[in-house]
Amino acid sequence: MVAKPDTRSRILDIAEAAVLEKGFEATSIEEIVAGAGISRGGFFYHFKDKNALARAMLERYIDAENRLYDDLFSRARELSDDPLHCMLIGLKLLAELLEEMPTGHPGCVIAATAYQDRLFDKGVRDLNRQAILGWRKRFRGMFEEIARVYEPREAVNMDALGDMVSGVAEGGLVLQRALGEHNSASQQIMLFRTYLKLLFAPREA
Amino acid sequence: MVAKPDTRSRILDIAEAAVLEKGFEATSIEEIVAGAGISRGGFFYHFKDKNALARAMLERYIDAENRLYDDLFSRARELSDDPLHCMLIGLKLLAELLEEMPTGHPGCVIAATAYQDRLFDKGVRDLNRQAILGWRKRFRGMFEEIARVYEPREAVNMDALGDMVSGVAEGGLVLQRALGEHNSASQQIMLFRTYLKLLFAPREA
DNA sequence: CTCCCACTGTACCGCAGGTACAGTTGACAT
DNA sequence: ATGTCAACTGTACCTGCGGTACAGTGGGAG
Repeated sequence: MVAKPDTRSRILDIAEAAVLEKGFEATSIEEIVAGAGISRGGFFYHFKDKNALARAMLERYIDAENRLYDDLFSRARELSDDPLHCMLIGLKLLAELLEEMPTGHPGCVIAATAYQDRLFDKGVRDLNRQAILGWRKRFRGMFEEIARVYEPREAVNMDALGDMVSGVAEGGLVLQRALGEHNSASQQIMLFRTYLKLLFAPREA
Repeated sequence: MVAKPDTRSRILDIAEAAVLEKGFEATSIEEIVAGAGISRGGFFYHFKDKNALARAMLERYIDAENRLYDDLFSRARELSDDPLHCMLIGLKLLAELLEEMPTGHPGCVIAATAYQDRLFDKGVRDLNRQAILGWRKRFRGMFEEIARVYEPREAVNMDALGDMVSGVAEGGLVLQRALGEHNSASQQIMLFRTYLKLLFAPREA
């Protein structure tokens, strides 16, 4: 109330917190406008409908996630020049980050929207798709770099391996949410990390 | 219409198909009763509210999934006595099964409900939790049996490894749904399979 | 013949999303 | 000082959905 940043992002803040806590449909426009201290008319001035809100939320979320990965792996790069070690450090940092969050990670918006996708329009679904394809490309690139130094012990599809980072994280968050535990996602990431250690282990020790 | 089985399970059939296609909230009672050829009153005669429907659907789904695992791994047992090979065969069968489905696997109800859980009552959430804990126990048992024969190359938390089967499957289904691809889940299962091969590989070849 | 299960049908309520639009307020430009 | 525009407020209204309440009905089992 004191320092009010522009209303649009205030709406997005409130909406994101509510949606991650209880789902998109369970979050009413009424409570968003109450939280943001505006009128219903004000909400529809910024977003023509709930779909537009979803799209804006997804965009913001994906940007934040991409910045997070950029930050994580650039910090890892500073600690090691070896692409495998860099990956292993980055995943460790990611796991720690997931565990540090006291209430657990809020859960990935991607999965939340994927399972309600008929509710959303094509724009929202495309955003979702592009985000996952972006992460595939990012991680596939890193794995290919690793594979040039350490020949993989088993043949793997690099696209699928790239997807596995997102997949394991998403799956871990589903477990975490359903079980009510706080560290499932970080544990799953750490298991994936041992997978990579085994997959790219040097032939002769 | 011709041969009408008992109405209750007909409602569940229609509801399950609709929910997996577009999500729980997007599925109206109206369309369920239209599909089942009954009146709204008839629906509420069988289920006091949508939560009761969700609970019944989850129970049915979890039972079916458990029977599927029982079947898959008992077939695998017939093909090999070795616990590791048995697991690898079972996962292969699972991956094939996921891929065979022409429209792709409908997606797991667990994830769908996990991300809308504020919508559901404690009974539904507990069912969800118990199902995942059941799978954890099942697979942890199998992995412990494997570990007694093949010492794991890296120390792993057996509970987390048990969870990873569910987690990789759930994550794969999220990817599949979001990407609109039909084989992401089976690919992820196959990658997990190579993980197990590497993790439990004999020390000296 | 009766009783009850499995419904049908109707009427009704509250809430949420969404539309429409008229009016207000403050900042900034001329 | 005046006009203009963006960013709202407020009200009224419509639709569809979940849910309640309950009166009535048709058919099979006893």
